[in-house]
Amino acid sequence: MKRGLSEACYKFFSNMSNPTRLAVLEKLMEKPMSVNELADALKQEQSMVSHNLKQLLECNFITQQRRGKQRIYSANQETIGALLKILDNHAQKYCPTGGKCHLRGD
Amino acid sequence: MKRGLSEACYKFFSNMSNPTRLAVLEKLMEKPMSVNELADALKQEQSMVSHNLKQLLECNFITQQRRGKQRIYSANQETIGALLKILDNHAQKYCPTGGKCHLRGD
DNA sequence: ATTACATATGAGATATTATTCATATATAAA
DNA sequence: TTTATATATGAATAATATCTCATATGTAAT
Repeated sequence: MKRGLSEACYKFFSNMSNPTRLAVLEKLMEKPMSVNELADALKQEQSMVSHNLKQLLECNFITQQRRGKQRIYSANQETIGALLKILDNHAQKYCPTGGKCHLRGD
Repeated sequence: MKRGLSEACYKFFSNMSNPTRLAVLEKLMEKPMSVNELADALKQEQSMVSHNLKQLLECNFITQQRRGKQRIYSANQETIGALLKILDNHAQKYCPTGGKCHLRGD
């Protein structure tokens, strides 16, 4: 089902709704990293990390810059930071521990 | 791949990353509605709307209240409103028309 | 120009998620 | 207490997204 604003939002949120990409973003919020650094840190295959970086890049959740042979990726602090803030606020207010909501890592 | 904060965020974002649920939220941001009103408005099957309402409810993106035989659903204006604001800001700044990003409904 | 290293990418296999259909439950009215 | 209406739910199917593997590309050093 695709239409209107919903369709417009869909790419945004679906890009965020993947554990690998979220883990990548989490790392990149700390500091910029290369593909292999990310792959090592997350214990994931380089190709998988690359695939997911590409998607994050398409929505400009991250940016890229070259350093020698490497590509250094950085998080879009503005957007990602704001999202995490909302998520945190929502979880605190609306997702008490023990409920059906698994937001808080239970 | 599931872990830490990433896992905590995952349910939040994956719940939002579905065209039907986004369409439902869009409608509910305008005004509270019953299941059949939503189904009519979105031209979707009642059972499908119900399934998706259930998921939105699990993350408290919406609330429920009974009115006779009906169940009236309302959006969590605080969280959903904040998310849409960020999305809008992000799209304006980082997703110029014509790029690879399809956020703005192109 | 050959080699090594870092990253990207395509395509198939797999996993996840959504949708549909049939049916159950719950409320209220007759 | 039967019937009608509103909604929920389980299970099978369909659609979509992810991951893996093989390999390509791009950069720099020798």
